[in-house]
Amino acid sequence: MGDDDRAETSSDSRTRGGWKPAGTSAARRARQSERVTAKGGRSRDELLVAARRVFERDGYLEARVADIVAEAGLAHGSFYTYFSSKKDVFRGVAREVGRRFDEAVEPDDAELDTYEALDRVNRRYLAAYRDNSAIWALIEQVSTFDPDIHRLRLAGRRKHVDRMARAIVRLQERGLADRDIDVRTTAGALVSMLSNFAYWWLAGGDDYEEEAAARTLTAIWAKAVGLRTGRPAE
Amino acid sequence: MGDDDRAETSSDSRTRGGWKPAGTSAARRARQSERVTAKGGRSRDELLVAARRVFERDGYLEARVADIVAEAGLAHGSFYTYFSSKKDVFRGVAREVGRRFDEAVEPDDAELDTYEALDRVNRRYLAAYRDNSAIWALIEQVSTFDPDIHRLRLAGRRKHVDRMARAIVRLQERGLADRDIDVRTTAGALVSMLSNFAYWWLAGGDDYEEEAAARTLTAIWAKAVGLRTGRPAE
Amino acid sequence: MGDDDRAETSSDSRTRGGWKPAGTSAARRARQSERVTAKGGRSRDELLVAARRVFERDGYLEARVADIVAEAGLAHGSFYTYFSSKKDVFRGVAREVGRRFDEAVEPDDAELDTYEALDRVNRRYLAAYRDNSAIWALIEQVSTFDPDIHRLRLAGRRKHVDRMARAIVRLQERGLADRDIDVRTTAGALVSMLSNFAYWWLAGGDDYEEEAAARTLTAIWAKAVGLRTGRPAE
Amino acid sequence: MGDDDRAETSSDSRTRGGWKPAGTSAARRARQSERVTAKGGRSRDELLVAARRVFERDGYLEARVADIVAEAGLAHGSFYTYFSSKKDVFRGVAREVGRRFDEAVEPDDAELDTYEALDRVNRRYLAAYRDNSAIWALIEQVSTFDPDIHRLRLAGRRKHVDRMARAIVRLQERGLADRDIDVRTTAGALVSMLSNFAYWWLAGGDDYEEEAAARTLTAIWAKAVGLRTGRPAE
DNA sequence: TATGAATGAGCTTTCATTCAT
DNA sequence: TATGAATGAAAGCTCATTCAT
Repeated sequence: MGDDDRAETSSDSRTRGGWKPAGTSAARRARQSERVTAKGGRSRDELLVAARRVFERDGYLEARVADIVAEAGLAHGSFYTYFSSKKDVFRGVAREVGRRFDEAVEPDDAELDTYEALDRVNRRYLAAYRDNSAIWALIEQVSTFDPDIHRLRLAGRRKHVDRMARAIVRLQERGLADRDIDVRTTAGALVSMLSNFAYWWLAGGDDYEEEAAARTLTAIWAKAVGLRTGRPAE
Repeated sequence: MGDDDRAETSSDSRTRGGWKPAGTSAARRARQSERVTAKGGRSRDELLVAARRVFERDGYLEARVADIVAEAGLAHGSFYTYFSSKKDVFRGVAREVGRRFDEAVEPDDAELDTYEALDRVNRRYLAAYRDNSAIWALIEQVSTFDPDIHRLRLAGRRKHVDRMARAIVRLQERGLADRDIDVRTTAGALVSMLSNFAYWWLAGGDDYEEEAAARTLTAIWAKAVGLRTGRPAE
Repeated sequence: MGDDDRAETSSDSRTRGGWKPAGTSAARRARQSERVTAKGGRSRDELLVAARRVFERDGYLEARVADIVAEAGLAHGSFYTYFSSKKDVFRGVAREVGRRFDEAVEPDDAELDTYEALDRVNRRYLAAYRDNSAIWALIEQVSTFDPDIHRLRLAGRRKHVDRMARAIVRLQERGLADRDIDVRTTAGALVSMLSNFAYWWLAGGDDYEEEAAARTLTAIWAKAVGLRTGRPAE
Repeated sequence: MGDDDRAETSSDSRTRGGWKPAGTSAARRARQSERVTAKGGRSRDELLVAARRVFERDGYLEARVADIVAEAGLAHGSFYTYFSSKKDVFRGVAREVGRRFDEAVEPDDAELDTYEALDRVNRRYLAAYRDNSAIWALIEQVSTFDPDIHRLRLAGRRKHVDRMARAIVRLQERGLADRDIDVRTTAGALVSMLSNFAYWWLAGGDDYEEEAAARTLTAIWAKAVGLRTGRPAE
């Protein structure tokens, strides 16, 4: 899915290297490397791990390909055997983090029908954010100036919003939530609340008490949709 | 008032443009002649306006000092008479935008005691965001990799959160809001919801219907704090 | 061995050429791959030779890195693969010149026990200065405003002075020189005489007759320490 | 004597200012200012004092015209009412220092006929150097890359050497010094010894004991010319 | 005379990317 | 595949000097 470099050349037309973009040599090799040998696979993984470490340590803009290969114990040139650019490797890291994030949060959307289930999902989201806060904040950063990552981020958000919206609709259908709310807008607002609160709390410098944070977010969520069941009698 | 660039210029001993630098010209200016003539003030303002235009057009990273001065119709060097760096002028722009934003939103916090007042403030926030969406999104971008702007942004958020928290407490004291909520956390969550929703809607690519957006945000706000007055009987 | 640029690069956070610097490439190279290939070594040498040529032609202040790489037939960026700055390459040149200079002068200090030996050493010093007068004068120049080169120069002088002092002590011990002179001060004064006379004569614009110069310097040297042996009966 | 800017344009043809060297406006004003008004004279003197202070503090290359005028409490532009360039003001400072130096050393060359007189002159030289060591070292620095100052410095040295040579000749004529020495070369060597020793001792980082320094220099001087009178019986 | 805003040429350095080995 | 030397475009910033007021 959009793994090629089209977007890259479109949004970054400055040439940095010493040679005219001599067409496709890197791309050719990248394609070639799709039949992954054992050794090659290992190097690729090592670069991915190293890249994540360097990105987390230095940020995307400050990260240097030179540092990534040093961290991976490879030669500078070898980087381009596996990735076509710094951005490409960042996409690789981001996709992997996104996948794990989804796995951690997604599982039981189906059971969003009780207050406890809702609370569980929210806490899982916060835990997953905390575990990846550095790289996650970075993805938000890069998405602000890199169209490709922005698309990735937007897709992630939409998936999240849609999931929420579907859950709300399901609750409505079963008479467990208000029928007069605008579902999509509400879902969007709540996802914004959750993700942005998580950012400020876990990466941005805000300080909240753990239990209060989770409880408050779930409470607002429940009130927002008028959740009528499984709510702890308070 | 923290307006200088000390951290930035502190111990740079490298050579630029053939001269050994001996502190920035802006710093020197700040140190010595504080008297600004009409002409100087005008040039500064022109640079500020030009900078904003260029930033909005090209983004922070792509913006070039050369473009800013060209836009302002000044010589390259003149830029450094008024600002010590691209970052410095961005701070200037950000501060001004922040000030106007505050003015647009702040006025009648006092009257946050009715649903209508709350709705009015929210709509004003959205309107102000829309009016400045480009530069505002940029501030969020730059705050992710520039500590200074991050501080500015964090301070802005804290002011906003505190204002919200105070409003909630006032409502609680008058028996118009739930007493069992965690005020600070709730305020933080609601500010996150509002600001991040605004970002995705007005700058990030999400699409919402204007009226539904405002109505939904206010509704969630009201439900979250358990607002008991002035609420339109639905 | 003090070969790095730590003081120079320590905390520079400014932007150059569109990138945020993250340490110098030379420093990075030093940090990671120490293995130098034949090709790399050759380029380094070529740069050193080119640098010397350009320095001699244009002087230190007027010399441009651009000219050095042009002279070496390399790309501008390649310079920074081997040297961290103009100053760094100058240090490289200076060290090499210093080494050759020492080699040319040093050999037979041991035999400073006859007038002829002394004369030979002095003449060798003058010859070595003449062979390197341009770069040597440059080293004296740069040492006046560059602390690093000053240290290098001071170390060179001290070595020279110490050698002279040891030679005088040896003569004293064998009863061939006055015992009532202040050895270190005398050595310092004589080294000053020799080096500064060489400078004015061979680089500074003074004009002396070759034979008279050497003879006079040796004569003063001998009289100053009260040399009592091997002296041609005059 | 060479007070114009010929040498300057010949040796530094790069244009730094914003306008093409529009000919002669500064020169015109400089000429005009030769009829010195009270106010003008004061400003000029203040600039001269300020310049010396700044040069001593920062060195010639690091000194900024901006700092000089700040130190003098004048506007940046006013500098060019009195001096045509940074170099020009340095020349002004150097000439003054040179004059005072000469005054301090010169007076009783005539009486160089006893060991004591010689010793007195040497000590006076060292004292004068010490009193002006910073600016004096600076003159030696600038003379290495500025032809004008180099000429000034060479002239000063020649004067000194000539004085010494004349003194030696006088001693020879009175039978008080060896007749078989090369007078000019000897004078040159001794002046080199004195000036360069003074530099290393008083400005270059060498460390000598005061009394030993003076005594040793005079002793070498006396031995070098074979001074036969007034010498303390040792 | 005094002022201080404006000028702009010019040099340094970075590092993503390529390619010869 | 692996290596690492080479590339070079690009942009930031300085400050001596000029001139309009």
